[in-house]
Amino acid sequence: MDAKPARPPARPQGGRRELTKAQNRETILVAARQVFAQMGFATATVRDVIRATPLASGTFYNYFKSKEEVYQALRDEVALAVRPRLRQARRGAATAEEFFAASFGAFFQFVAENCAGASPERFRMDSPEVLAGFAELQEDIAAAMARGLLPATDAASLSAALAGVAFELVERVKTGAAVEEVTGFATALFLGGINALPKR
Amino acid sequence: MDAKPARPPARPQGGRRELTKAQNRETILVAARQVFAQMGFATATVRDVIRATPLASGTFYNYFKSKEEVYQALRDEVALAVRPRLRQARRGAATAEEFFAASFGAFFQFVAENCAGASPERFRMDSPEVLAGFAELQEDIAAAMARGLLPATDAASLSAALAGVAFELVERVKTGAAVEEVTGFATALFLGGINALPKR
Amino acid sequence: MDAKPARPPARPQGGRRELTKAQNRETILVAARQVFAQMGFATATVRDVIRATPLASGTFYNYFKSKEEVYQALRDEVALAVRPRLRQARRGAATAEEFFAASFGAFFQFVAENCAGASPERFRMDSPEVLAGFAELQEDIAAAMARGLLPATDAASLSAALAGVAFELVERVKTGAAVEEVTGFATALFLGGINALPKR
Amino acid sequence: MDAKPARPPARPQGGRRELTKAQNRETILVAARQVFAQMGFATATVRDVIRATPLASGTFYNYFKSKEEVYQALRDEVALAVRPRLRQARRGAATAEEFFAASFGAFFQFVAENCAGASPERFRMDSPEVLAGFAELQEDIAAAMARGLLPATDAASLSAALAGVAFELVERVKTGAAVEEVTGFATALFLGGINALPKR
DNA sequence: TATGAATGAGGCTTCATTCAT
DNA sequence: AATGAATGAAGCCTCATTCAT
Repeated sequence: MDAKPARPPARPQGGRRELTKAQNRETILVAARQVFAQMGFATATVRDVIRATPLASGTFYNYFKSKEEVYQALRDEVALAVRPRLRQARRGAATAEEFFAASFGAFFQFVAENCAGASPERFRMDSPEVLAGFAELQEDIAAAMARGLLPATDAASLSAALAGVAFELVERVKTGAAVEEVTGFATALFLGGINALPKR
Repeated sequence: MDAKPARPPARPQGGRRELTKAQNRETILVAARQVFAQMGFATATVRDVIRATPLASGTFYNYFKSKEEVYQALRDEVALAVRPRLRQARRGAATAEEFFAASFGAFFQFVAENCAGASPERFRMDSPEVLAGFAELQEDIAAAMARGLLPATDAASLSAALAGVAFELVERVKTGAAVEEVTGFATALFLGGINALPKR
Repeated sequence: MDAKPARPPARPQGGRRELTKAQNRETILVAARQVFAQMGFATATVRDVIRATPLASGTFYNYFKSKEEVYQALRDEVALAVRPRLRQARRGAATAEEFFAASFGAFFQFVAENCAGASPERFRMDSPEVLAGFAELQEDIAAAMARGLLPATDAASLSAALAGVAFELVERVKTGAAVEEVTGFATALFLGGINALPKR
Repeated sequence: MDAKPARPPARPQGGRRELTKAQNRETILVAARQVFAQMGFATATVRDVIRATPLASGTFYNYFKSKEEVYQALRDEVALAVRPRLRQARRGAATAEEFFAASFGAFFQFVAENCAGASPERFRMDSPEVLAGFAELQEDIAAAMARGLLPATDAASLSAALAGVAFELVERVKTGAAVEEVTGFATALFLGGINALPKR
């Protein structure tokens, strides 16, 4: 049905770098990010990951308990990297427009930089870090409402809507759409919509 | 008793014949729908599907040649169930408000009826019905723009945004929120937002 | 504990690591030879082979890609063992009598040494070594005819007849008949018969 | 490796003949003979056999307990059919030549008529009927020696040699060699060889 | 630690055989 | 009897994971 991405070519090559523990972990994470992005998590095998590495298969398990765990670590790493950016962007916003533009812009920018070309397999939303990010969004929205930046409505629904739009549109970014354009679209949508929402 | 090289005959166990022929196909489809929705199509295995069934593994292959084929059948089935409702709702819309209200309303209604107390796990986005519905949504939006019902913007982005909002808010419906309320929220958001979007 | 959709991790059992890498290939080959000889190549399964081994099923595939491949390896191995002996015996023959005596003698000797108390089941004729040996026999007979050692007749039929006699009489060897006696019988038969055959 | 014979085309066609029990058994045997001959016993499936029949799969088991059983029945049927012919031919022989010619001729003729084009998969020699045939051959040879038709040698070895040659040369008949020619070859071989054998 | 061969659960699928009709 | 859908053991193979070195 879909032309599944071919498995990566054997071992990249290379003079078995002598890496410190910390470096090996990072090496694996980098390889895993690439491989999962290219083949999708379900399709990619641990062997695919280590083949993209100068390491041996057993070594993988010195750093991660399972394939599932790298995946989680990857997500956490991402969440850890984006979330502070997003919070800052939102907290520094002086207008509603800035609020939305900053939110979407930072998120799309990050994905564009890190996940370009990744498989369209969607994130699963149940990682603790992702969930925490959700909670933060809702807090920030509530705070923005309190500040008068946003009209008072159902913060939970609004944050859900925001997240939903972000998660769907990010696919367009992954497949090459310009960050500014997609950000502009999402921002306009919410900017226009926010005043039409039922007041609380 | 004698060391004959032939392999022993099979078949020790007891039977389980309970469902009629016609029912079995449906049984498998129902199970497949559930399993794919929960684990995602890529992750789910044929085994997972039959395990969610009172049937034997071989029986699966009396009805479907492969996982791919159930998937297709599912698309076909769903197409016959929800999607026509959604399409009609959207196509019958005379105003933008009707368009959004119909879209969200029909979707939330369907989920409320069918997925009542379903697991809080979000849909995996690669489920067949979801994907198929996506395509149609985009078509209908494009048609609505052509009809002048909606202002001309990027139909793909708008449908993605619509879907994203629907998928996030549907969680609220699953956990008991009133369909009308959630529909109202989403409708208002898009109704307000649509005119603010960059023109095409 | 929690109904996570991911499939449970594998691996409950205890280990069995006993043989060194180099030995395992040989272990599998030995088992395969036995199994193919007893059940025939078509009937035997990879499972049958590994069951005749202390190894795990996956290990088979560390050494051979498929049943076909062991078969080939077997041919190669046997080629390195018996068949050269047979070929040399036949090629070194200076008279027709030597030719037959060498052929039968080497074969019966080999069986006596290797298949001593083996099961009374006849060889299945599709075993790799048998088939490979067949081809060589025919070549050597043709060569012997060319050398004038044997009168010119149908080499294919003669080699078939030779093989047939060898295969039936070898049973007598297996059950304890003296190699010399059986060899003498077969040699005499062909020595006497060869000149009566229709000329080519 | 080898171009395996394709499975037979579905149901031949036809207006579900109303057959008597005896006829059905024969129908299955005929189909089985064809299918096994074409695909080999190991490769052929019961479904292949019934597909070559107007019957349903369950019906197969009204007549045979297993796939193995049809196979045996087939062999028995063959043995039952050939053996009397062979005995008569041998017993009516007035000279050694007639003895051998009759033996080989009757056997090759039968195979040519019944198994032409069959897969080169060899018979397994352990069916009771086949074994019984062996015993008869040995008896007849002993009798012929007693009658002075054949010189006195080891009857067991001679009958084994005869059988071996017959079984190997029959392959040539199966692949189209002329019965007379092959018979002539085998007869000449034994006629010439018999006098060279060690006396008993 | 790092290595990589060994392991076996489990994926997909076929097919001999049973059994409700 | 005859039918043919249902059954599940077993075939082939992959791959996450362990473990001796």
